[in-house]
Amino acid sequence: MTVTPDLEQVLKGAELRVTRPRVAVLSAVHAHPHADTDSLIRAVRADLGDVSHQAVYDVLRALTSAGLVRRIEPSGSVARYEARVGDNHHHVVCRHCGAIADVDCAVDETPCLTASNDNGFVIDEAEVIYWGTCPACSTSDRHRRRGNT
Amino acid sequence: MTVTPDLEQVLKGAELRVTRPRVAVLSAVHAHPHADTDSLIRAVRADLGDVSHQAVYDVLRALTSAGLVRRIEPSGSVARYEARVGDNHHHVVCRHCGAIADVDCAVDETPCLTASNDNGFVIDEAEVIYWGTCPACSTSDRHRRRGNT
DNA sequence: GCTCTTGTCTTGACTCGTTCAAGAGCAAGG
DNA sequence: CCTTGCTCTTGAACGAGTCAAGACAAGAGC
Repeated sequence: MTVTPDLEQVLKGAELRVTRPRVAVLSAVHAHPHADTDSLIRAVRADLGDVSHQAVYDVLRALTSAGLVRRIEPSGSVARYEARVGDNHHHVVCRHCGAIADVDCAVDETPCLTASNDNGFVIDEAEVIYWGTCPACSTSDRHRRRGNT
Repeated sequence: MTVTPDLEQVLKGAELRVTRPRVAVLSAVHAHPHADTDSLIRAVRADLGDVSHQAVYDVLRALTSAGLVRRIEPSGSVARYEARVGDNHHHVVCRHCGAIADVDCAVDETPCLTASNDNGFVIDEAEVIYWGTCPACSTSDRHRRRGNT
């Protein structure tokens, strides 16, 4: 795979060192939205050859804290990462196969994003996860189940 | 702790056998909202004496699938359980100390089920987690406590 | 280009929440 | 009371993620 200078600029813009593992991880996250860590490790290794899982974990943490990627953890699933950051979008997760899709912020007025009683908390983010059934699992409902019911 | 016949009725109503561990776990979940599994195990053992952690895990799963308790898993936290079921309420989680509080849905029914673009998914539940800072951590924040702990 | 500094990657072991498996125990119905 | 089958105990195993120490390389300065 050819080097993507664009991603290097992104890393530099975040004041992060430009290394091959970092570019590869960032590229993998862009190429595979909502991929879990293991998938990303395999994608990175397909790109670079041999990379330790620890490096991927470390890079993902660095990218997450730098705000370049976002970490999502639906219940019953492992951590997943996506490169879409900055916009306030949410996710819909299939209960049967675990598929994840993006959902733009539901309503303009966002009724649920305004807590009726915040208990004194200072709220800075509202995370919404829609649970349901994806089109594939809806048609063939007795398909293979990956997650817990 | 005195026996709570009410909980026995709840278990019977769910077609579950009434055993001491089950009553104790259900009671512990009622007494300690948003408690993690380990806290519940300790609470149950304080009540009954010696109970295997496996029994608690098994009971919690049975109660969850029966709809008597609800399992919540904020990112970066272990599984927690609450007895408030049936109403569509959400949670606010403190980024610093992990404290959880209930938040009633802004609207009575379930408006959060309305996604602007459902990608063909059949959505049956919307889970909302508000992230912020609890009152206690807000106060200590002024002492220079910063960063994502 | 060369060296230095500092942050990054490799290797390997380890933690901890959770689950699996086999057998003993007990609740509920007859 | 006895049977039946679910439930609890015991003990081990699993796996995502983390910790620690040292080798290594990116970027800065010369």
